[in-house]
Amino acid sequence: MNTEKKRSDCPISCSLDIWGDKWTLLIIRDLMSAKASTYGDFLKSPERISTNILAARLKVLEENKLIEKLAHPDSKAKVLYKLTRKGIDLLPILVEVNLWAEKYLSMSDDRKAMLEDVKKDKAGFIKTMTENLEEL
Amino acid sequence: MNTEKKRSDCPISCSLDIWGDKWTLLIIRDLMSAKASTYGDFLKSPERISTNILAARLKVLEENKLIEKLAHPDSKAKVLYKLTRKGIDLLPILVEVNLWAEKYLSMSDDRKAMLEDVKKDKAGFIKTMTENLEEL
DNA sequence: AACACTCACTTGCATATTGCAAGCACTTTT
DNA sequence: AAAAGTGCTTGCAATATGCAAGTGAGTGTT
Repeated sequence: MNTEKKRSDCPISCSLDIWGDKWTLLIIRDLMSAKASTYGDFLKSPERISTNILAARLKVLEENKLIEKLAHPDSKAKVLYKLTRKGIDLLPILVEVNLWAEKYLSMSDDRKAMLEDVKKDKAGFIKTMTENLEEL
Repeated sequence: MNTEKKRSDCPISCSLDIWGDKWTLLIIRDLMSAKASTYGDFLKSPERISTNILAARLKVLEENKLIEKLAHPDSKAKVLYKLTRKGIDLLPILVEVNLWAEKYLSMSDDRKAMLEDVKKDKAGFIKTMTENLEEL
């Protein structure tokens, strides 16, 4: 994806220039459910991103400061990727995507049940989840 | 974009399989601000989508019932594209994208001012706008 | 210290998608 | 009847993607 030149001044367009491809939001999703992931963790996701694409997307995400690299506590060979606040703040978007999908796409019952809880207090869910993701 | 096979059962992934490319949400955006557009209207947007991509995206959007074609009242040569309820319901996502962009990307002051109003009553804005888009 | 093994990438290459320009059928205007 | 507008389609070059294999640093085992 070309993230160098922006296509217009529209906020939607500029946002899509950063994370508007088939893969990036899935990486963000993984980081939101895992809090922090290694390169290998991303590769385990069911969508099977390929290694070169993953490396390219992580680079763009880091350049745009949506994620940051951390030293892994267990090993110098491993790298931990973590969302910055800027990345965490994509959560409201992902929540709305889930709610749209719940309304129009098929979804497992347990996933639906989880979303029912989210809907009861959307703002509260986002706040709690954000705080949880922000602590190191 | 390949919309035939879905990559996983994840709601995010399935949603992205439909509208998760660089162009589709811009088409949706145009339809939200214009209520209905012709093929030529889309081409006038500042991002300069090319004609073959536009035709391909409109086809996928129609196949997935996010938009519908209507006869133009003025001319048989023209076609009117309009959002279905399924397409209109992407509005909460676009609102959140705008709010994220407001927080992290540069934006004109008048656009910011408009978003301040949206933030004061997000649910109300979405409801009003949805009703407005739904009437023929 | 040598060995295999893990981990995070990078590289090469075939295939798929995009983007530009031109073309085309149909309708409307002059 | 000719010219222009409208909604596409087609051809082709440039770019991006996806797969497999490779690399090089770090780790754990002997």
